Amino acid sequence: MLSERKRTILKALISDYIQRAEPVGSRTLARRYNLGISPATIRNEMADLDEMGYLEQPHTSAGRVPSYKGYRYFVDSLMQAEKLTPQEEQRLSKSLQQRLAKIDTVFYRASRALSEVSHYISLIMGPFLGQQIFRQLRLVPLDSQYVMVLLITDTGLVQNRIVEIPAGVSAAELDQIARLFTKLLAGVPLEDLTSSLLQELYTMFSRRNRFLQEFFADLITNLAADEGERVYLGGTTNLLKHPEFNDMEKVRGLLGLLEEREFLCSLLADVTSEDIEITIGEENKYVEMKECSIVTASYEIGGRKVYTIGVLGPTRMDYARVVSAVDFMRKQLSDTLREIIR
Amino acid sequence: MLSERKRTILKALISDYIQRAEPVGSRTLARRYNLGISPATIRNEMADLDEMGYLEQPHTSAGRVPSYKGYRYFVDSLMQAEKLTPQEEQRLSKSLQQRLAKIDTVFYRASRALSEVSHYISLIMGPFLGQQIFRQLRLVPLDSQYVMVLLITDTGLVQNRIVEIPAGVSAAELDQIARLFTKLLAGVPLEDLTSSLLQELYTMFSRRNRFLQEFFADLITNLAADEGERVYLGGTTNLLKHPEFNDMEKVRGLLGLLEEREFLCSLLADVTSEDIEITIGEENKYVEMKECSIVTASYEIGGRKVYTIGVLGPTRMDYARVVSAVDFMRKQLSDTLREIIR
DNA sequence: CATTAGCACTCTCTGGCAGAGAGTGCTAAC
DNA sequence: GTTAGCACTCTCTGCCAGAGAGTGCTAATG
Repeated sequence: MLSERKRTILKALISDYIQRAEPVGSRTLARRYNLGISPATIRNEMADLDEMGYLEQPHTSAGRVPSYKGYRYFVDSLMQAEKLTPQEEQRLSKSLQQRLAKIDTVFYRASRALSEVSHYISLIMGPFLGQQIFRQLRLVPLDSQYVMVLLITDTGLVQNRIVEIPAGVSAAELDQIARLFTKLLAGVPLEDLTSSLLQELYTMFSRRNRFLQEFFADLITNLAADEGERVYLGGTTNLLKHPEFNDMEKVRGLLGLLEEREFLCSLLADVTSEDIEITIGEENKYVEMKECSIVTASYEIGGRKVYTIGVLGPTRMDYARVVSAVDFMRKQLSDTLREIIR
Repeated sequence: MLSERKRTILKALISDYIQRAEPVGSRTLARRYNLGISPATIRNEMADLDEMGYLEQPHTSAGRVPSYKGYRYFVDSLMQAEKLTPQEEQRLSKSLQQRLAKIDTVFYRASRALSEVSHYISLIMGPFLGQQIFRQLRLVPLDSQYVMVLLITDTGLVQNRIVEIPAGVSAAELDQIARLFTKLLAGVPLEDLTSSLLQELYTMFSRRNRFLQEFFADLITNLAADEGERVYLGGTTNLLKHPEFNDMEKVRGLLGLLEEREFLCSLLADVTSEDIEITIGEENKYVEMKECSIVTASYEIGGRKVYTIGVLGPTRMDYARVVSAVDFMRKQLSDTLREIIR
């Protein structure tokens, strides 16, 4: 419902502001972009856009700055994604190329690369331990005294721990115990392994075979703790590059939040769409994020969220580039993880 | 060789500066501490200390500020460690209490707690993968297609990976291969697993049994990468609380460095003493750290460094408290890890 | 002879003020 | 409908004066 001319002006203004971080005036706009109309005309249009809520004035005699509504409109119907350069794409895919055992490492590198390419802060949330599905329990004797307990899930993830073998338990018995657990628990999501369920299981064993109790107790603690331990963060210092964060107070507030893993989780937890979602300024749940935007996408296999990635920056973020980066990374990660997770 | 009075003045001045972060004048010193002498006398003494290099003047008519030499003297022979409160000690030990499977988690929590208690930045470097000693290789078949490769070291650490079983290799054969590897490599530190050594081993196998090649190649890559992946960092935002870091440029420089894992490693790599070491300002290798100090301690078992912990803050750091915190944490961590690592 | 009071001097910091610069809204002309 | 012109507003910068804090030096003191 905006006239074509208003759209052109709005687009030019926002692009300019994203680039230079300074309020844009009518004169500047006329000079820098070949709009074919005079500053005075632009002024009139800008006054309209201001009244409609797309633009704001920091003070009476400054240029205009996009409002939240302005950004929203820009993102939804003005902007077109800006392709990454081949070098940038390479930087992103290269970060995933090393096939490493630890999935942690994959995410860590990915997040680093994403922050470097986007020039903002990157967030990656890996799969939640509790959503993994129990597949096998293995007891691998190390020597006569100790046995290694292995818990293998559908994604190949292993929970391992060395445990003392109770006196008089033979290798055959260990094997039997492992088989029993495997049989009983196969297919159960780890988050369903409550202590009451385990208690039931234990009643099936003779007293001396309860040495796994501690292992499972730990596992449950792990599950509870895990919620906060699977977020990878990269490029925090990128925040400091932008003039809107020249204020120490703001920086401290935001960086402080970013140290809280629970906060990071809650930022990404809601994202479920595989499409790219953009949350701008006021749309955020947190006051401290009022001047930030976040671009996210997530990925699921069989109803279980495998990962969510996001890029966080000031509202004055280069959405066109960031969207491309997130999109590219999303695809790359999916391909990589499809191989690692079976 | 400093007179008792000079020592008293120096101590009072540095303590005051550490607390308030502002140049201390003779009047202030006389007023705040009951030294029993007049400002004029203090002025004379301060002039001496200035000339001797223990104090500095930001400008002609400001109070004095400790120089690097002043801090050094303070730390070595004036300061006495300030006991932590029971609450603080509890906070530290509690962070280690949860016996969790992943050693990662232990370090992560420890570093968080240490930064909270110290109010500065904490660094913890965990054990280096390459120093672990090969103990066993295990091949645990998951189903007819895949086998889980387990590498167990002396500290119980496991490198695991799911690998496809080459067609026609029986379970018995897998077992045989695992035994052979175990026999040949037992006792070898992982860092000695070079590709040439492995090449030699491979020649002993028939062609179809080389499916472990990829696993070891990954392991070697991991080893190389690991150097940088075992540093845990906590409390970065604490940096921003201190007035010496009101300058954005400084903050960006330092936070940028702290994002580089190689940098963090190099900070801690040299520390070998189990005693507490204090590195002050200029003593640091890095220019960016000229205004920072770091308090470190490390811990070894059988000649292998198990961990190094450190607290990093401005030169105007509350050394008395930090030393206590590092000392306490060092002991706690040793106790905890002695249990986990066998 | 060490200590101290007094004093002139130095340097920073703060607030007020003027002028430059950038941008606006309004009006009148095209 | 578009544009040129103009008065007006607001910020930013640099400058200056006065306050405040601290120093070094000198001379008096116990």
